[in-house]
Amino acid sequence: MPNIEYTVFGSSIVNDVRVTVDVVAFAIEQDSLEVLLIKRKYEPFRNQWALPGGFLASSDQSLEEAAARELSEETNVSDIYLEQLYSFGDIDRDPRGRTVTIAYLALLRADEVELQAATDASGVAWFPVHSLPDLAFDHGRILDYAISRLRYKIEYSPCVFSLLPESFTLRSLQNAYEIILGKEIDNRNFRKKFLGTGILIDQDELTRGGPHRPAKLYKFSMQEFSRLADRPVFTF
Amino acid sequence: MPNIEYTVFGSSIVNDVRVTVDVVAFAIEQDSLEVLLIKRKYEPFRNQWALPGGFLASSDQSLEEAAARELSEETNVSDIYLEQLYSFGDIDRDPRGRTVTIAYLALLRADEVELQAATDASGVAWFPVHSLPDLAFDHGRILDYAISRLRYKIEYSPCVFSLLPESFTLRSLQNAYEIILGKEIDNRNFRKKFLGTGILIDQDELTRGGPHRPAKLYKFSMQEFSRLADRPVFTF
DNA sequence: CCAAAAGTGTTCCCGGTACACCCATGC
DNA sequence: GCATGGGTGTACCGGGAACACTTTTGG
Repeated sequence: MPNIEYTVFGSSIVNDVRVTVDVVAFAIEQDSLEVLLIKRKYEPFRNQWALPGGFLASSDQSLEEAAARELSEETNVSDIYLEQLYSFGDIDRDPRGRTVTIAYLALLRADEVELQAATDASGVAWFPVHSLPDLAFDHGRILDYAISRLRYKIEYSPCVFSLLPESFTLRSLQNAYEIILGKEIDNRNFRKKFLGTGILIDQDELTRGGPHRPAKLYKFSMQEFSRLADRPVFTF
Repeated sequence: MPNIEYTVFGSSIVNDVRVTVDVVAFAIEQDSLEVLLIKRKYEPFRNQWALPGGFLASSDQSLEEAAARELSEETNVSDIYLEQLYSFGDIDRDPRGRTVTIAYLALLRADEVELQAATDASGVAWFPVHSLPDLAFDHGRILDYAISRLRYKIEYSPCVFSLLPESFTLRSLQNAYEIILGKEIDNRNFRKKFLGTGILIDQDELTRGGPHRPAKLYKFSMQEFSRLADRPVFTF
């Protein structure tokens, strides 16, 4: 691998680092948490599944904009929940040479997404996080990190609502928690707690057409949420 | 600013991105939280204060190793608390050209640190976070981010103990919390809570030489801490 | 009328918070 | 003996956790 010398930065500096942005995009489909993967069209890891991502472009005003761009190359969505996760830069994570990637977490509403493979991918698909193919690069590790972050955030931030449609039932909200946390939740306490916070607004509307008793629809109120305080372990 | 074409990465890619690592190193000195700054020897921002940092080197096995290296160029410390904070990559954050920096948080024990300016710095010093000079680049923003992260972490992780000497009094522990959180804490509740966790081990030893009643010395037990559970807002 | 999911209340317990006084030492 | 910081206990309150039955609809 060649080292390239130049003097842009005042003194002569050896540059052999690339910067990429990768996106871990989650959605909830039926009864599982799914992640968006693309099938690589080019080497390395040709024909393997990987996280959507790519090189930081000079047209990107910010890292977040780059992540949004990468995501919109594979889907029709824009204006979604996007949060920087972590940067990975171990020396051997890309066989082509030193590459630092900034990983982003994206939360999508399954019903609003249409997939479309970008030019550097031969396929795009959702995979349930519990039955995944082998991923390219260190993307398996990045995905694990994203899952633990999501589990963590769902307990103190209102990020679940980015995974649900605008209007949702308490049951579908509880499902989201159960799927992500991987455990059952007492539904009486769950309802009491959420309704008690005041962050759910009753839409005075019921689900229709189901085989059973219709459920009330709610909407999330960011305004009400921002009134709440969080309470960590060592609070004084 | 030139674009440099090369073919290391299979297809021809335009590369004009640099990667740096910056370190926000905190220590507690007397009654304030202090941050380590260096005085820049070269342009841009020559003679301005900045966070210690520099380009990712090809000898760095990982980003964390790079951060540790940058820090050890200014101090005699190694083997310290180091945690990746966030990556900053806005297009205009460095006047020389596109630069992505991965910021790290370091927590040091004031009594173990000796300062020594690195070759790219004409000075190195501790500054209280509440009376700072103007910082180079977007380092002011990075520092703000680090402070909010520290405030946050101190409430649910045992990171304070990285700022204190091995043996410390309950008062000095409480001081650390009060300095970082910027508020007074009821000392009865503080002691009850910390002693109740079982993570503090009584050293059967007292401070000596002070003008007043001697205080017990304690040590932090990581083992005991790992038994505890955290309790976020939306816990079920 | 049956199956399936929606919806609801009470009790117990623990941890958080507020609050005031005695103790040990150096000078 | 006094000034200064070290050290302790109690009562109240609110939120979390456990727990079982009724209601509404479609078929």
